[in-house]
Amino acid sequence: MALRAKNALTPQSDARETKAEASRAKILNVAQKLFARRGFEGVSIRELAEALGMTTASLYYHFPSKEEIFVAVHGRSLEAVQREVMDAIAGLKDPWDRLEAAAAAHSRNFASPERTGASIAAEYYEGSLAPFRKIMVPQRDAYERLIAMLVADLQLPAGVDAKLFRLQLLGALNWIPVWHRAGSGLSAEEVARKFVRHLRQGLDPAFRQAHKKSAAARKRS
Amino acid sequence: MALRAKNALTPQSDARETKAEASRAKILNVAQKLFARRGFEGVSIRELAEALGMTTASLYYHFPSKEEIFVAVHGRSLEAVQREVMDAIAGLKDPWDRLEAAAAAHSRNFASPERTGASIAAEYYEGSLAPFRKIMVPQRDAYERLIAMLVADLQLPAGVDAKLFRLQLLGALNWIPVWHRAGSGLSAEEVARKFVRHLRQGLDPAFRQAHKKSAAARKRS
DNA sequence: TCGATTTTCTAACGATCGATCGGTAAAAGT
DNA sequence: ACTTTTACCGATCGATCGTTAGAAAATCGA
Repeated sequence: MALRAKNALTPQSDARETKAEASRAKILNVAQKLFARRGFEGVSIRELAEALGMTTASLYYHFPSKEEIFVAVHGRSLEAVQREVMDAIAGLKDPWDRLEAAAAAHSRNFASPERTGASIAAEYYEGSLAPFRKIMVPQRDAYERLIAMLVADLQLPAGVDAKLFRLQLLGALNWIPVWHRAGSGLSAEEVARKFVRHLRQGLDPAFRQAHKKSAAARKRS
Repeated sequence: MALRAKNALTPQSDARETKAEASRAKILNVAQKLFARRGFEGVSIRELAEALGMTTASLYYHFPSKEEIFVAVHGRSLEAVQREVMDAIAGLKDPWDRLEAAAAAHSRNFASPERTGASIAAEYYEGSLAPFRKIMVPQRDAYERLIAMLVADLQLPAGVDAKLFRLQLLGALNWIPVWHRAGSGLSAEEVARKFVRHLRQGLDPAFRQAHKKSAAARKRS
């Protein structure tokens, strides 16, 4: 019945329960790709099962419902992008450079058809997913706090609301998969960097000065 | 059978065919609201028919398919926003003021749950709507050209791609309905204006100067 | 008021939806 | 060697999907 109900200190230690977890991961990988392309309601579980080379009944061995698959994809995607953003900003000191690197990592995760894409927006839809918003919103909040922290470090000029600034940037980034096609012109990451720079030129008082006197003296802690 | 197959110079001149057109308009109004909230695949024609107080068969008297209803909503919405944008910029001379007014009109049309909302994005989905993209894309192109014209008038600094700038702004605007809720804080139009101003402060060289010496001397042709 | 046309209805079609049933072969546990 | 658990499958459930045929009702010119 339940997939994980055994005692924590079971004798057979290590390589156990790998089969089910491998299947689960494979399901999530394929589901992520399909949901990103056609949305939650645009993908049937038969379609997903066929893409996986299994039957729908097998899917329901690993997940109790279609919605739970989506929630798992949603959570895994947000954990991945959070990890990649933290890696991307690790070595950088300047807050605008950190935001730019974060934006690039964000787009690398969400703007590709291989990745989550539009599914991150689907949580706002009404319908059968609505009861799961109380699971998905906290999943997203942790990532949102990370971005909000990066924005807070910018020391935006008075009169510019940090929340509005964040929503403007993330909106522009999240819309990239709608129009961007791989191979034509700039990559999604490059686009994301340009978006940050467009805003930076306006909202960072120091940037304009530094950029006007070429670009030499930039090396502080 | 066909709704409009009669000769152009029919005797009974004026107030004819009003009934069918009124039903058509009513269908499109309600469909627009539902599609905006739940997307194309999230709305069933039974749901739409019930919201209209009619049966599904009556729907099929006025439209040949669900997809055609969506295409009609799509086209009508884009015509409406194009008209409102043109009205909004009519009296304005400064190109950044014109863009700001256009952004406000854009958001008024797309950011409300009463209006089109997310449906404008659904055209990019695969699925049963895909064959209709060759109808919807030209519908959208006319509006896109209007915005592109407004952006071209900005005389953006070298190194800033006009197309990328447009996509950044429209992305941020189109994402507003995802997070914005009526009644809480700023209206969607006010948010749109702030977004333009965030970008303006960076990309319009004259703006910073004019804003630094308070805001008095702004009245040219 | 009659006959024709326009509009809406009842009833149902086949297809597909998410989900569940009982069963089974192989592996793990004892 | 025997039992239990794991991981999957074939078959099918009731519900709902978009759509349609044909009859009833509403509307209208005459």
